[in-house]
Amino acid sequence: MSDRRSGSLRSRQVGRLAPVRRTSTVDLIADTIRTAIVDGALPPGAPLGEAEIAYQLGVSRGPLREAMQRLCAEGLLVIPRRRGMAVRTMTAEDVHDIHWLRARIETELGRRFLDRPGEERKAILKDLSTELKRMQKALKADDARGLGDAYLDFHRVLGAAGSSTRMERMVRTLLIETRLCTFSMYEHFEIHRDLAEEHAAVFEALHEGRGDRFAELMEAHLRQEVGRLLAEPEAAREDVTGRLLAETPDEPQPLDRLDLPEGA
Amino acid sequence: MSDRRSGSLRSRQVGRLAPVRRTSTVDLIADTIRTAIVDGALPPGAPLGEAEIAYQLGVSRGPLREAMQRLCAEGLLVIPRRRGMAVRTMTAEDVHDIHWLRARIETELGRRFLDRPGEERKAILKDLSTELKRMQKALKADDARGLGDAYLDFHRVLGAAGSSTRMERMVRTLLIETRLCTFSMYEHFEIHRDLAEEHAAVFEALHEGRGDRFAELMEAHLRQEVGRLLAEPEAAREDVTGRLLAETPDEPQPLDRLDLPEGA
DNA sequence: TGCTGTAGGTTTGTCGACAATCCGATGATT
DNA sequence: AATCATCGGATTGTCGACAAACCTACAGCA
Repeated sequence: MSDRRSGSLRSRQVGRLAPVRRTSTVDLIADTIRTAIVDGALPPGAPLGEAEIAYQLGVSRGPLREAMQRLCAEGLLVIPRRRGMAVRTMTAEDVHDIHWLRARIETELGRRFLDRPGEERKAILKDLSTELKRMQKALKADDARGLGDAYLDFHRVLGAAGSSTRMERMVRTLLIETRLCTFSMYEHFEIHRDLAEEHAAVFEALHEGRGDRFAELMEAHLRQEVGRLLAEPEAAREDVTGRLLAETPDEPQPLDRLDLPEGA
Repeated sequence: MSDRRSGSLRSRQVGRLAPVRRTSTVDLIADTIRTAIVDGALPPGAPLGEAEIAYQLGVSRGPLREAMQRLCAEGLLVIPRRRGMAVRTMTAEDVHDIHWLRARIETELGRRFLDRPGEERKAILKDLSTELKRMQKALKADDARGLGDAYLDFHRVLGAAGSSTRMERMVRTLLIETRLCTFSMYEHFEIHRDLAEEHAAVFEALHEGRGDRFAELMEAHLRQEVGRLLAEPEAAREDVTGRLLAETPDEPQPLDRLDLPEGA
């Protein structure tokens, strides 16, 4: 009915080819900015002049603005009217909200993970243990950045383990927001030695197939995380976002201003 | 430190005024399209010519495209490269995913609701009962549309009851996606007489403060919902989205090039 | 001294136009 | 008869430009 491929064409199909992956400019820009945020190249509150960024990325303002709208919908940017865009600055309240939500979601992911066939579980466990090793290695090397990145990837793998498109999307976004929390609260990366142990325990629970224990540990881990984030006296950094958003009281819109990414 | 408002100015501040809420054009457009989707004016698969829509809304293509990117990030639109935009068509898989996710989230909302002070609970219960009455009224009048709208609003109120910004946003988006499921599966609205009873029961559980019973009933309700949506033989409607996405053979990679980027 | 009003410079929001690409159909070829 | 090639129409992606709005600073006035 709505299948355009003629029968003869399909019958000749021999091997299965993956479609060519062409990505739109908007996608490219959004990915670049997203990466820059995760890397800390665009810290929270950084003002983002459109002209400047567009020039650096080698695109015009049109596609750039489109990409920004997408990041705004993801909650990573704030865009007050006629006041420029900025990377969102997370508040203590955001830290609580994000981690509470992550707890709800990630414990559920564990349950879903355990419902999957053994074959798949095995592959996922392998990926998780890879990240775990990265964490431990980074810890030994006092590599705060590497530790943080492995942390993100560990949870990202977990996010994919639930085999729910939407949930994975959510987890990915929440993780970037988590990183923004770190940047918003600390001036620099910090090493937390407990991190690796907590994840090792979580991993172990999954490995043993103990769903409730996993949920418990994950919940505890995220609670710890909140404590670590908020323990530090709030960084005395210029909170541009706060000023920009003064216009919208409680629950504003995303979008705002970034600073310098790398050239095209 | 970073407060621009001078001390004297603040000291004179008497009453706290809510900031004027001016909304940007992009917001306006996005809201309009979102509403049109909920109302069924833009059914799933409907091709959205930029020029046409921009003309109808009285704006140029620039702001329109920006708004579309935001809706795309919310998962309501599909934007394949150079092939036009279209309202997303939900599949049976989506129905399962959405409702499973809703179950996880909304049962949690019940728990959060019960943790709130009695005063607030009361106000929320009142709002819920209002929607409940709307449902019953619509049912008696055989008003399928009214029934569906009250349904959405009931759950929307619930979404706000968890006092979590992010969760509320998620619920709102998931509800629109739910509506898209209805439109994708049925040709028209259908009346489901059980709906009011199920919600009455859910409401009652909340009213009595029985969190676990609420969770049970909500879970059951959403399961029923899936059954109702998938019971109907899939509507033989022109699936434009499918055609647009034909570029990706059968099931190569999980929606990537069609940009269902992460978000909300 | 402190607040109000005006001017300048800069950035955003919006629009119109151009070129590249894609869809569909028609006609050529084996 | 089926496949390939070409063409025309239509639409998208991108860009540059203009006007309005905003921020900063400075001067005027109680």
